Amino acid sequence: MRKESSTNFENQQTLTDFCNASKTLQLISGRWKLSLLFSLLEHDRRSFSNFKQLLPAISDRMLALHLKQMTDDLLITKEKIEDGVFYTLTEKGKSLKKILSNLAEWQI
Amino acid sequence: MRKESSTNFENQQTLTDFCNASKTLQLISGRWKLSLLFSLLEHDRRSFSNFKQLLPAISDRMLALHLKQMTDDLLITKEKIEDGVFYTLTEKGKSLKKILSNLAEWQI
DNA sequence: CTCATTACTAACAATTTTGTGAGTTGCCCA
DNA sequence: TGGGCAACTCACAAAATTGTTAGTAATGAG
Repeated sequence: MRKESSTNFENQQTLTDFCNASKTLQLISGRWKLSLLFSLLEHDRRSFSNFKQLLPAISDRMLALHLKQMTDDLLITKEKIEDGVFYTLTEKGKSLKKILSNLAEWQI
Repeated sequence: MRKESSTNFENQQTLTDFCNASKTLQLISGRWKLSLLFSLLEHDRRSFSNFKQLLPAISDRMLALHLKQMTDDLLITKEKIEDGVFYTLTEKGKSLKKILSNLAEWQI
């Protein structure tokens, strides 16, 4: 999906190497990620279809993509339990809580 | 640049309306914005060429684009002073400081 | 006056992100 | 054993962001 030789890619690379904030920002950048994270902060455990109910406009593709990225980034884990597949925040994911609430509370 | 009728656009719209954090995130999303903001937090006043020195890899176009967006978003102001054009943080811009440091300090 | 520099803008191309529609696999229930 | 649902995946298309190259207007130095 990403081309590993392009000015675009290299610039992003350089920035995240140089600036920790950019690295952090990357983790939560993506159309639906904030909503997914907030929903997990509230509900602790969510299935694919739970998310779809919460965000009727999201496509299966985007949902799966974001979940995969966040899993790869170790923000969430996927577990198969007797009654289905569930996503949960990892400790790393939970530690974003402060940032997320700051974003939510910020005004003017 | 943005098409005002597309699922893509509408989804973004809905999310920022629904979720304040998304609105906030929008303000700081953009390849070089964090670096520009951090630089203004440190130096208070910067010119176009100051930014270019700081970020040799940025193109004139992207620099101008980000500066314009941040100006439109009222995060910065542009002032023509005797020795050139300078950009400064507004109060609104400064109030992002906490969020920015949280992003920068976040680890693991 | 001429040249260089600063602060841009415009046209266009490349890259990346997001969305669509149609499958696929595994499982449960009747 | 056939249908339905959950949780995906795939190929492709649309849209958005980012980068490249070549300008332009205003200012100041020589």
